[in-house]
Amino acid sequence: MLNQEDIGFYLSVFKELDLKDIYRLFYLAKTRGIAAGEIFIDEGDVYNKLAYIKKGLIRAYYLKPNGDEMTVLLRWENQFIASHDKIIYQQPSRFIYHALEDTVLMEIDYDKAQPILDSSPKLSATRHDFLLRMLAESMDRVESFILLSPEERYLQLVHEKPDIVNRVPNKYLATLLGITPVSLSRIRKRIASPRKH
Amino acid sequence: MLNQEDIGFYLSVFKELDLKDIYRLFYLAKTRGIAAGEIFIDEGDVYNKLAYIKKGLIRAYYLKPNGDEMTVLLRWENQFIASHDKIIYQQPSRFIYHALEDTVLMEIDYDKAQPILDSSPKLSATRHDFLLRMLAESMDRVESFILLSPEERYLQLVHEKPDIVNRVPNKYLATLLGITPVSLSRIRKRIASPRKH
DNA sequence: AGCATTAATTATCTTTTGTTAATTTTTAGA
DNA sequence: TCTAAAAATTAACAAAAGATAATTAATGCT
Repeated sequence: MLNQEDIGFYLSVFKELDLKDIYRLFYLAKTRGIAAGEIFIDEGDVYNKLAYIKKGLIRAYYLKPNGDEMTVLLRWENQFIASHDKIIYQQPSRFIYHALEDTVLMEIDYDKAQPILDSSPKLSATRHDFLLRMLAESMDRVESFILLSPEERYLQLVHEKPDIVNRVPNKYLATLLGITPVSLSRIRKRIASPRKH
Repeated sequence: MLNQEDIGFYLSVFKELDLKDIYRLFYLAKTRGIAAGEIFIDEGDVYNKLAYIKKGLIRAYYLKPNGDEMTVLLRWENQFIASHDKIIYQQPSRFIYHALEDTVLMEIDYDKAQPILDSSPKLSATRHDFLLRMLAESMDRVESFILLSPEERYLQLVHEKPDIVNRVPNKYLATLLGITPVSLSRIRKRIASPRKH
């Protein structure tokens, strides 16, 4: 279930945790590969797992009745991912999660992870930290919508996650920023142009 | 510190908790009144408390260099409030929190609440639930910026929180929705008009 | 490497929003 | 209740964004 290489890997990522705790948590985890373009969680799925992305990139999007896709979030290596609707509302997913690149993740049943997380103060604290980090990320995003213009939001994304900007097609980034691909293209032109801003 | 009335009140709000736990948590709490218009947390403050709003309404806003105020969040009775920058980033507040109505809150030092929250599984679980709820709220808001137009965002707010819409001046609601007061006024007119769609 | 597909950009036009300022309405205090 | 101050609305114009379609560029596959 868990080999030498994996253990070393998790130790490096979760520095503050005991080997024992890591082992207990990842013992039940299973590795799963998803080819670029394939679906990880489909609309309507009740995905009851917690996944850790070892490699690759996942995009969640909402499919509007008219066929338009609105990117809701992106996750990549060294991040956890789960069905938001399941974790937060105990509901089937309204979103489709698919791999934008060949992706490898470790999956653990949430029902199995829960008691383990509860049993160790360190793991509980880590879970708490993760929740806080997710909250921080989400609130930062709310702030960016309130305080920044679409152009400033794009510049912020380029500044903070240049790697992601390169790996994700602009049409997906656009809806993530709350604008259309056409508008993003104009913003990019505006920025690139040496003229007045 | 804690009278009969208070105990009954907390029991009614935190139904799932033991009286013992409630008592331990609120024993150190102090009641504080804030008159309408007064500041609760000022920019730069390192507010190290957790407050429970018994009555009233608090607005947090960012003061732009040019003097513009951008509403970041609203909190009202039966909700917890704290300095987001402190809780999440251990930093002084970038925002100003002030009372829009005469407000009464119970404050507890975060340093004192922390060990109490850690000591009881039920309280820890409750804290976890609160964090989850905050996360849900924040992510819903992100979604609303991505999936909805300003007009739809306003309609959603009216639908989900008609009470709050009535209690908060439109100029504050506007920036909360990521638009200007003038634009909100036009949206309201559009909605009110008996014309097309 | 060539070709079919998809993404990105550009163009055109419409709608919406931002900005500033004037005007009307509402609110709150004396 | 009256009045000064604040909020909301309206107006006028500029800037930006949405929608649709055409064109160009990039990509992916055999």
